[in-house]
Amino acid sequence: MESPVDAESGGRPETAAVAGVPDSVLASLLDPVELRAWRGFLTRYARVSRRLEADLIARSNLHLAEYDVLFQLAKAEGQRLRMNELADRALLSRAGITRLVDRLAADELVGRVKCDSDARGYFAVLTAGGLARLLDATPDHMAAVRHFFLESFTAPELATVAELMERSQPLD
Amino acid sequence: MESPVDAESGGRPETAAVAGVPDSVLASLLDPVELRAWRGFLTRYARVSRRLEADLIARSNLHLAEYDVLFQLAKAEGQRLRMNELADRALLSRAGITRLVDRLAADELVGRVKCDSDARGYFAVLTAGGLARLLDATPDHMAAVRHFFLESFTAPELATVAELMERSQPLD
DNA sequence: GTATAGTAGTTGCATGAGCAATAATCTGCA
DNA sequence: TGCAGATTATTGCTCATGCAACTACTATAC
Repeated sequence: MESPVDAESGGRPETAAVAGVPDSVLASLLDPVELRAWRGFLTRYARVSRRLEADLIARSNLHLAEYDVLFQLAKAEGQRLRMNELADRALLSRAGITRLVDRLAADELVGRVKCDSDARGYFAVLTAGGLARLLDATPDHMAAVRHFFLESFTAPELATVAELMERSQPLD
Repeated sequence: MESPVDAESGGRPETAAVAGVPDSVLASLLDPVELRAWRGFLTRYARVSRRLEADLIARSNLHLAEYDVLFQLAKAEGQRLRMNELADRALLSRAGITRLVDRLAADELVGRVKCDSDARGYFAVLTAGGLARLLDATPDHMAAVRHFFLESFTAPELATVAELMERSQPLD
């Protein structure tokens, strides 16, 4: 028996390891580099987001999404944004942003202001307390972002990450 | 007035836009490239994960995390893994994996088998039905991963993404 | 050999978030 | 002008998931 592998599978060694798996499925599988890129991406997100969230809650009693909303409002013209726009920028659904703003409003970190030009609309507005809370949380949180994410990369690599991650992706 | 910017703020133009923000906070802020890398990463994850999850549920009635568990089990020796190990590979907490395996077991996609060498331990084991479900879901899901993530990159870029994402990150 | 520390897995509890349905309003076209 | 269809934001519902507490068991040290 010159080649044990071939001997049992008639010259198609791959078959042995994946008996019973249809070719159509095999053909769809990711190649090693694709798999590493995809799982690396998922793994890194899972680890960094859990860690940053835990730290942010422990230090500032704020979820990542809440920090993000306060940050987006602080950057915006007049420290206010329509609910819809805020949902987009904070990467949440509309229902999600409604509830999140509910919570922040209960703590008086944001207010709700009716929109003059559209009676359906509301602005979420950053309050002084909200800004103070954001500023208080920021140095530690930025340090954590650097430590657990950005510092994995050199300066030129960081530019590469920015460019690659910002690539537009298909809508459908 | 030679320089309108300097004219109003006495030579420190940055100050005008960020009145009242302490220097310690300003100094902690991410520079533009850092911000683009970090937010690009978060944005891409949010978009791709929501889209893939929606598609996977619509087509195969499986959450991303459930697909991942089935996939990890399929790859593993004997199609079985200790709960702890499975939690790590599927990027879930221990409580999370217990509940997720509960659900998969209720659908008979996995089974639970006591561990001989450690009476505290259990294996989650892929069933024939679980494998069938995984194989059924795989071609469409892999196509979606390619379409909404991998195809944003050229082959060399993909290798870069893999390398950068797999970089180890500090534990604390 | 017994006690003490550590580990595996499960459960109670709380909660953040999405989808689908709803109400109010706006827009555009007949 | 008025009605049909889109859009804004909210709510009901459901559910996946993490933390902390707990049980059962193992390993280590004396």
